[in-house]
Amino acid sequence: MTQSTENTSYKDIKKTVLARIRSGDWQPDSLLPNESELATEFSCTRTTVNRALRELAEEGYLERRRKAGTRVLSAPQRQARFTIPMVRDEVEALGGTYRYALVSCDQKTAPDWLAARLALSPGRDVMHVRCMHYSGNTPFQYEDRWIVTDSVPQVKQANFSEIGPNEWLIQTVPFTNVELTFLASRADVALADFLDVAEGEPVFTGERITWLEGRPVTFAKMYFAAGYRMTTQF
Amino acid sequence: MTQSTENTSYKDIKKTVLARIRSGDWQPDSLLPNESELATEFSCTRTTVNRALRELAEEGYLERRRKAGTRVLSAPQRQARFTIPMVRDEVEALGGTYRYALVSCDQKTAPDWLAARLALSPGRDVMHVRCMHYSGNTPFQYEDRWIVTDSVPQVKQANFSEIGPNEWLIQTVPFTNVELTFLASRADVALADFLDVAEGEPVFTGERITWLEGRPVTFAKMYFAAGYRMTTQF
DNA sequence: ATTTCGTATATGTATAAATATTTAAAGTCT
DNA sequence: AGACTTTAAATATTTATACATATACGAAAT
Repeated sequence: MTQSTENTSYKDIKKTVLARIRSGDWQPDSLLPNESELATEFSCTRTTVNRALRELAEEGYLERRRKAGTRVLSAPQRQARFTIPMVRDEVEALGGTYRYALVSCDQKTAPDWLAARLALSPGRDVMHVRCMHYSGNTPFQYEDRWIVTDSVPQVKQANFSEIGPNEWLIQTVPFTNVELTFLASRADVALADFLDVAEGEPVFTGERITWLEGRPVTFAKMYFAAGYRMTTQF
Repeated sequence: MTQSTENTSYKDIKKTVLARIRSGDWQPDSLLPNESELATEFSCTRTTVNRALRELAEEGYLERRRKAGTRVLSAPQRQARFTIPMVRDEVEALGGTYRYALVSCDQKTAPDWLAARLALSPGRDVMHVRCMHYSGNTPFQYEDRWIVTDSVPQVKQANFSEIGPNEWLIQTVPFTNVELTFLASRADVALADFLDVAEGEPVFTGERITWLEGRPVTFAKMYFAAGYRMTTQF
């Protein structure tokens, strides 16, 4: 029964505005009263209204243009936000015990397809790391990663037998730019063995390319075990 | 040579802070100077610093706690934001010509698995709509959707022969809450025919549950044609 | 040694009052 | 009519100030 206190916080205003939109009180495509009018209505300052509306616009409900005003979006371009956790965290969040195993780790010249993919000049050295992530003894993810040695020279001294390349990279070069892709691929013989599924089974797959200051750092393919689902609410 | 003008806008501060983080000037896990100190350094008000830091925290670079201060996240929990477009827009963005075809549309009692999934009381009526989305004449997506008639009574008058159920729903009940899941599934015979792939092929699949004010509105499975990739940058 | 409690501190939010910036729309000139 | 200019209306941002709120930390009590 906490209704006595004022409800003029920017959060309250967000709620009220959203409720009016959902109820159809403010129809899609229609113009909202301007900030000053709303400030008067809610008896707060324009600053507070501004923050509420700014965030609702950010969340994809409203469109705001100077002089034109604020209108309700007809086809709300809602954006799904997926938090991309590290494998260890994901496994532990699901109640499993994380285990890591290195499969192979070699230094070599970047194959042509990789050089093309990352826009590398030809003949550059890369570290090729393949590894497995388990939840208990159940395969969780097979990772196939290439790291550009010129971009991360320290990788030559790195030891991936205990710590995964992703965790190592996050420690070494945090704050990179990322392109992330998800797709469905099919398990070839080798992958099927690693993930303990039948050959040809569908595998939820992620591809991640990472840059630091415009320089390509790493390309990774992550193959998830059967039954993996990536979920979000918004 | 635009260096004379002040650079104390919240955007400039964001850039500066991010640069210091990336350069290692402010190490992961380390504490930033507090807002007042930064305000002094940048010769602006605390409000401006607050906005810069608040947004950087929002973007996953910083962690802020009252009294504890602001620190650089060691494993930046960056969030990928995927814009979930309507099929029509997606096809057109890829340069294709969108075409829609209704496969079937029946009213029936919600099957048990659906009632369970949506936490429906038993015996509720639903509309079952199946349809195809094409890019030109190439299959793009097969959609299998269930709409709860009690939640959207207008659906009984809806005609899905020209307009897809998703577009109709967005017009009719925008601003819903959504749970979105992606997974890899395998094409059964029927699906393989619709998508023009071999039986058993991996199919990138989306599942979407939608609520309006806590009431379940619709459950949809969306099966994407071979080669589909969902990409984002951040 | 452990728990409880108080308090100082850093962030969180709001107000009031400006200035800045964009841009829709009206006006002006060919 | 078409192109350019001005104007005014809305949002965008900043300043200065105040108060609110969570909480780390140390002091007091058990």
